[in-house]
Formats: sequence, structure tokens, C-alpha cells
Amino acid sequence: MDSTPKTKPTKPPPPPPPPLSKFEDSPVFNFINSLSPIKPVKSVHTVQTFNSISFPSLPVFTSLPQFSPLKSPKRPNFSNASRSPPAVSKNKGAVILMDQLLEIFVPGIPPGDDLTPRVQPPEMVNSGAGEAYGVKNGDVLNSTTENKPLSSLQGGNMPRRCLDFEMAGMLLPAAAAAPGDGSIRGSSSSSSSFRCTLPRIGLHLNDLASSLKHSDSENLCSERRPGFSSSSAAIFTSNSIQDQFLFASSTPESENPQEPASLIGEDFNQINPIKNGKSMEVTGNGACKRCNCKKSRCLKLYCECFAAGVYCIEACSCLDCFNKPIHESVVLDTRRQIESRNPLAFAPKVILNSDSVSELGEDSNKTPASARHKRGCNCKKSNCLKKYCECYQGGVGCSINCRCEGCKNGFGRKDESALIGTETQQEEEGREHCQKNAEAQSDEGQQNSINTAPSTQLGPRRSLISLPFHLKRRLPSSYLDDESSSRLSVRFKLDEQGIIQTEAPPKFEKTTTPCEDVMPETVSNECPSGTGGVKNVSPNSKRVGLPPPQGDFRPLPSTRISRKLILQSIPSFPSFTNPNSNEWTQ
DNA sequence: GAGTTTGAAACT
DNA sequence: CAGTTTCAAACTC
Repeated sequence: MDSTPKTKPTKPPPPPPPPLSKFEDSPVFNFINSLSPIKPVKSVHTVQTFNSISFPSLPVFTSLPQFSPLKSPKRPNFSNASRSPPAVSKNKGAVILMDQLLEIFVPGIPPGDDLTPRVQPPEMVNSGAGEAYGVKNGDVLNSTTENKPLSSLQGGNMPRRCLDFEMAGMLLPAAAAAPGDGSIRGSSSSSSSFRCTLPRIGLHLNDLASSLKHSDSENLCSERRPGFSSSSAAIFTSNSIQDQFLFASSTPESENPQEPASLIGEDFNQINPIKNGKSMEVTGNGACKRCNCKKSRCLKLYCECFAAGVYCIEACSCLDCFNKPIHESVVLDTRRQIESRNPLAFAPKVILNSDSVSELGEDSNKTPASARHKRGCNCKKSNCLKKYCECYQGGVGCSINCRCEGCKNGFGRKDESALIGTETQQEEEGREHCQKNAEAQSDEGQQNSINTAPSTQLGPRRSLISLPFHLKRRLPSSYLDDESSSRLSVRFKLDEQGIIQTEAPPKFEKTTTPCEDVMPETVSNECPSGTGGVKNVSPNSKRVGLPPPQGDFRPLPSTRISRKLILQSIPSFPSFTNPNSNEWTQ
């Protein structure tokens, strides 16, 4: 925050990683990348640091083998694949190398170094345990990119509450979301909000948590989470990370990963979805929520903060709260227990639906939902028209997985989704034929843009994973504009098309914008990416901006893009960070 | 702000 | 796995 100057002094040891910060900026950077991966690595490194940092550093994650399994099975190569997409931009090859290198080398590299050079996170300076969170976040943010937005977001508050996962998610989100649980937040054109969460994770709902609608909310959110999003996100609560995974896999069902999926949005990012204090609530932005737990001690999923992967803050009205850094061990143990029962418990609740993606890509009129709730809702009386419905809350349409009755979800009805699913298959088949024809006619890569890409790459019908439109929306325009983050920025840029969608302002029936809601966790993660929008999907990453049910919402231009984004978001898995764990930050 | 409604989470 | 209870958010007044 303020301490930018402080940060430097505080970190005596940090070997100056001098050059890192600028590589992207300079055109030379690209050139260098092409020449040798090494430098690029550093640059990338920053981004990765987030990822790498978030996971390793976070005790929770470490304990979360669950995710990895999930990843491995469904998307073993996921990371790589996802990355490749970013390459899309100009230097695909270079980008990829960088990413890979980063992963490989990053561990060895002192996190602090990487980060410090680029951005001087005031937070990093902070040594306090409580601040640790912030620090991490800050680091992440900084590292993630030099995103100005992030820095602004961090504004200072973040440190307190952010969980590790948040960082990951947040980064992006703060880049995003989510949320989340950190969640992500979609920022429609108008709203610059992004999710604290959460990443939201996942939003979860946490992700749900909601994204911030307003910039103000952002600030607030920052207090708790850097990102989400935990969403977690998103979305991209917390969660955000998990959500991300989910998104990446495109198989929602694999629950284990966490909501991160989109960080994830929901979040999340717990990510996503950060919850802010009261202010958030006041604003009406869901993004940063605070809980009001009376009996759960904030150690159950009933608690939005806990679910989002974030610690409760003073703004919370909870009683006997154990969801604080002071009780980290308790929190972690509890979290592990819950995860043991349900590996996906902290994952973003909203995941991308390949079908939906394809839909969006082609038909703007169809249900906007690019994402679906992981488990589906079970609404009986609300007709999926109120926030009681997690699908609605997450800004996604109901799916066949829902057991709701009288579904009238504006984002997509259960029955519609079913139809869509069948339609999509048919469409895909038709597309294949078309594609073949097109290929014969022309070699242009355009074909790949939407339809082909998925089929070709993944396989016959592989569902494309597209960024949830909500994520896109969640991203603040500012973010979009800014691409401070090295890697993320690159990837996101690639996704530009997807970003475009963000432009369309989502319509919300209620005062609360869906984006807000979503972003919780999931969003958190996603938000940061801004342009990419997707980053944080984490988990938490619910959709922030819901398109009007009718179809105003634009489909993402290319599924590919979304995919890429999703992958990125993955890293931002929401988890509680140890307040103490400043290790990496340092 | 208090009370009610709702549906997820947790429990049995 | 199904049914019930608990819980806290969402909602209403």
C-alpha cells in the first residue's frame, strides 16, 4: 500500500531482480523471449510465482491433494494446454516456453525477488502476521503483474484477510474475481468491480461471495482478499483455484478440485471472492461479504468467509469466530476435514460448461450461461429466481444437474440447458462437416477460431471451455485495459475476443448485479485478469455479469480464448494462507 | 432491525 | 442414499 518505499527497505535480502519488471513492456522482451526463454521466464516468473507460490506456500493447498488428483485425471496437461493458448498472442512459442520455464525455475527463484523488482508491494513490507496475508497478496499482485489496478486494489486493505489462494486468484482477478471467494467480478463496462474473492471461488458462492460491483467495493474487498475468489470465485472464490480447475477440465463434475475453478472465482478465486467488510455489504456489492455466523464459529461452509477460503474480518458480525489467522491451525484442520468429506467443498461452485461455451460462441441469443453450477441447485420455492438459488446467485443458468422445481432461472433454465446440450451436439456435428468443407476451401485459421478449435484439439466433441461470460464481465474495464501482469496479460490478451463480451453490460433484475454475486470467490481470481477477464475464475468463479436471460449477452468470440483464460485461473486456487507464511513473500 | 423464508450443509 | 436437522443468507416487512 503506502509502503512501496517501505517494501524495498524491508526487504534487505532481496536480490534485485532488476530487469524483470520491464521485460514485457519493452518490445525487446518479445524478441528476447523468442531468442531465449530465460529472461522471459523471469517475467513469466512473476505470474507463476503467484501460482507456484499460492500452492506451495499455502498449507491448505499442500494438504489438498485433492485438487491435484482432479487435475491430473481430467486435465493432466492442463497447465500446458492452457498456457499454450496464451501464446496465441504474438509469441506463442515464447510464451509457452516462458510458462514452462517459470514453473520449472520458479521454485528455485526467491519469490520475493521476483516480485520486488516489479512492483514494490507495500504489503510485502509488512511483516505482521495479519499482514502476511496482505503481503502475500500484494506480492502476488505485484508479481502477477505490475497491474496497476491490482496495486490500487490492494490499496492496503487486502493484507488483512486474504488467503493464499486468494492471492492466486486475486492476482488475476485483481486482476479479477473472484470473489472470491475471491471471487471474480465481472465488471461490466460500467462496473469496474472485481471480486475480492473471490475468487471466487467459487463463489463458491463465496465466490459468490460475490463480486464487487463498485470500485469501492473493490477496495473493501481488498481488505479480505486480494483476490477472489473464492471464489471463489469465484468465483472466483476461492475456491477460485478449484473452480479454475473445474473450468479447465470442463468437467464440472469432478468435484474434487475445488471450486476454484474459476476462481473461480467463484471466486475465489477465493478465492474469490473476498469479502469485504460491511462496506461491501453496504454498497450492495456482494463481492466482499462478511459473514454473520452465530453458531458455526465460521468453521463450516455455512460461513461464506470460510467457504470462500478467507478469514473473517472485523467487519464480520460473526460470534465466536475461529476463522481467523490466530486460529489458523483450527481453520486448516477443519478445512481438511471438510475436504476429506468433499474434495470439492471449497471448489468453485460454478464451472464452465463446454456446451454453454459453444453456445455462446455461436448463438448469442441462447442462454448466456457459459458456466453451470457444479452440483446444481435444489430449489423448490424460489423458482431459481432469487439468490437462494446458487445457480442464480452465481449468475449461471440451471443445468440438468439441478433438481430444482419450477425453474425460471433467468440465466438459463434447467430444461433449456438440457435442450441445449442436445442441440450443441448436433451443432457440433454439423460444425464438423462445415469445418471440413471450410478447410477444404481455405486453410485459414479462422476456422479454428470457434468451433474447430475445440474439436480439433480436444477431440471430437470436446467441449470447449470458454470463459464464463460472467467472468468477462466481471473484469473491470480498467483491468481489461491494463495488462500489467506478464503472463496473464499475455494470455488474456489472446483472449481479447472474449473480453469483448465484457463490454456488454449485464442486466440484472435485482439491485444486486449478478456480477457482484458471482464474483465472490470465483471472481476474485478472475477479476484481475481484466482483459482476460478470466484469470480468476477461480473458483469461485461464478459468473459475475449475467447476461440477460434473453440473450443479450454476447457469446464469447472464441471458445479457445476462454479456455486459455481458464487455465490461467487455475493456479489461483483458494486456500487459507498462513498468516505466518511470508516465506515466499520474502 | 426483527422476523420469515429458503435451500445448502451437516447430520443421522 | 434418503430423510432430517441445523445453519446462515436472502428476503420481507
